Amino acid sequence: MTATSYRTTLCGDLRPGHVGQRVTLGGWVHRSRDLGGLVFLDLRDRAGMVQVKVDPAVADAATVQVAEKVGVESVVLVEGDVVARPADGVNPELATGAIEVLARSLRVVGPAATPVLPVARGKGTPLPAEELRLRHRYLDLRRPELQQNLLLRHRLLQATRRYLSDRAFLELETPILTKPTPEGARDFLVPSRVHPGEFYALPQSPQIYKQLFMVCGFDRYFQVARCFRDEDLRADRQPEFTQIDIEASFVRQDDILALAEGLVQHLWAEAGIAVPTPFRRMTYAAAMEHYGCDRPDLRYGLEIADATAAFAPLDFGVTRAALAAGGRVRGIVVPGGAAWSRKQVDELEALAKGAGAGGLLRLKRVGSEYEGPVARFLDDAARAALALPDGSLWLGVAGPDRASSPALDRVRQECAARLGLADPARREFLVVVDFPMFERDPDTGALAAVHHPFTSPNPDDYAARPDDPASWRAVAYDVVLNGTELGGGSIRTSDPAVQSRMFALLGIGDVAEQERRFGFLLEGLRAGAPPHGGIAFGFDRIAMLLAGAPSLRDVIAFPKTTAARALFEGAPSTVPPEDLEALHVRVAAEPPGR
RNA sequence: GGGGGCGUAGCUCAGUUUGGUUAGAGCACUCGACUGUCACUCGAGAGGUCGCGGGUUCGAGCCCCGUCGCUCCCGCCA
Repeated sequence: MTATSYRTTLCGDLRPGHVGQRVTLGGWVHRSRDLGGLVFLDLRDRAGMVQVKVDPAVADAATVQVAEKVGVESVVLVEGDVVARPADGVNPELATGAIEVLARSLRVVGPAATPVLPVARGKGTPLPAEELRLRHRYLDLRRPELQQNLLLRHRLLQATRRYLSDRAFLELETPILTKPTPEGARDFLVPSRVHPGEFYALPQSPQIYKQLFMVCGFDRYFQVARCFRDEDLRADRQPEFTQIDIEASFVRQDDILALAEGLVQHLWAEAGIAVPTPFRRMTYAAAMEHYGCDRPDLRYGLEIADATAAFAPLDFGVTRAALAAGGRVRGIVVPGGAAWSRKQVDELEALAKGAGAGGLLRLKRVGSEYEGPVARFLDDAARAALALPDGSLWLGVAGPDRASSPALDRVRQECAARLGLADPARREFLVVVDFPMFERDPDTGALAAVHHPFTSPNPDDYAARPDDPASWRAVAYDVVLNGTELGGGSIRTSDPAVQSRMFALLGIGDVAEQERRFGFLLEGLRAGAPPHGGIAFGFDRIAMLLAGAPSLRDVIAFPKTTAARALFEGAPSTVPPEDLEALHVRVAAEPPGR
């Protein structure tokens, strides 16, 4: 299937079964070993590598001369015979290691300049600096590791399409040039030439379009959607990224979650990993209570427990003040933590403070002794209530949950890292449900959507407490693996009146303003909308996890740096003044001279 | 926007602590030798804007100030 008029076989596909065949190969010279008569070339293509042997007894003089001179990374065509290697010449590290190709002729069709980065690296040799790898991406992507990553990415994409298409989902496309959205991340803007002063935005997600597909009656939609957000980058965040975007009609939460679990199972299976379903479910409230975050890593315990009852009666200023202010005392028990030094625990306190806690309460139990600043305040009842095992360390935060949860989350994660509790081979999938509908801006008190403005509030909450939106749960859910969010979604508001109220709660009370910004959605909902909902998965992140790659950049062919530059192509770049003029754009700040 | 780390040969790094002769090593590269290597081996050679700019000093890879790039993190990312 990969045979062409140039070649018969891929290098990496050759096996002992090919012995005796005359083959023609095309590939890149990975390495060469000139023994001064015999020349060995490792020839590489996307399937792998095979050893080519050039023997003056078989090949003509010209071929021998070419073999001696050809530089690494040059593209050559080899015609020769597949032969078994001598018993003591087998290379067990190579899939093709039992055979080699005895060359009859060798031709360089794409001579390579000396590569500025090595493609063939010795074992244990460090990678070149990432800046150079990105600048010379055409070389870096020749590395078998990155080729494997992108090959896996391809397979995951195909598996996604197969899975969803088999379940009657239609792959429908949505515009890349679209309308700026007022909420969420910063938009990438594209000036309009035809309409002076007006701009398109690149989509942060195809959210409204996919809901309109439901309004149209397409019933089940998916897309491998490119999304764009103009925010600062991280190792696991690129300005342009790929989502598996899904929406379906006449569904409830459980319909979407069952589909999502099946898709995850299917994708992990494509990577050779069996994943049992359904996934564990946990409410947002329970996740925050026991783990302090909405995407807990369940590979280890160290669960947060309420210790308010133990501290309430004590004459201890720190906890007394916190409780009087309506807060609680919560903490985790770290087995073996009593052995940690003052400095080690101080480092944990710094993390807790960084996450918003006033401080970190600490209590060690060694034998029957209790140590630490808290110890002398404890009475027998408090000791009994804490039930601290011998040799362990209790770390607590007194205060409101909004401070203690993130602080204990941070401390819990650091303790787990120190103790090596997170088994990298384990996979703890989790579905978090019942997210709050809104969160308050701590400064302004304004409501903001936790998921997005199109999410349906929990119907019971909406009916029971119509005037207390801050207490509403949303019909929104996340899929989490080992503390990483894989995807999230919600059931949407399909009632235009409810949607309009949501906008009002989010500060867009003016009906005309609503129509201007979201008219195309509201009109659609008024035209007869089925109940609908969906989910979106971060595809790059999934590919990264399944490839075992440390960075998103290792599963994206041409990624951006953390400064949002494309080093290979050289984007972004300045443009000629006449181009700007045509777009009716004037640049206020000239870029630094380069 | 803020903080940490890094920047010396094509690549990976040492040298910076304590400023002082001609800035080193491995790999890659060039030339030569070698018929079973597979990170071949051996010999010889070439290769430097010490990121960039300024300052201190008799003298700066090394000290100071600024700046650029990469990276990790905080803010940000509905």
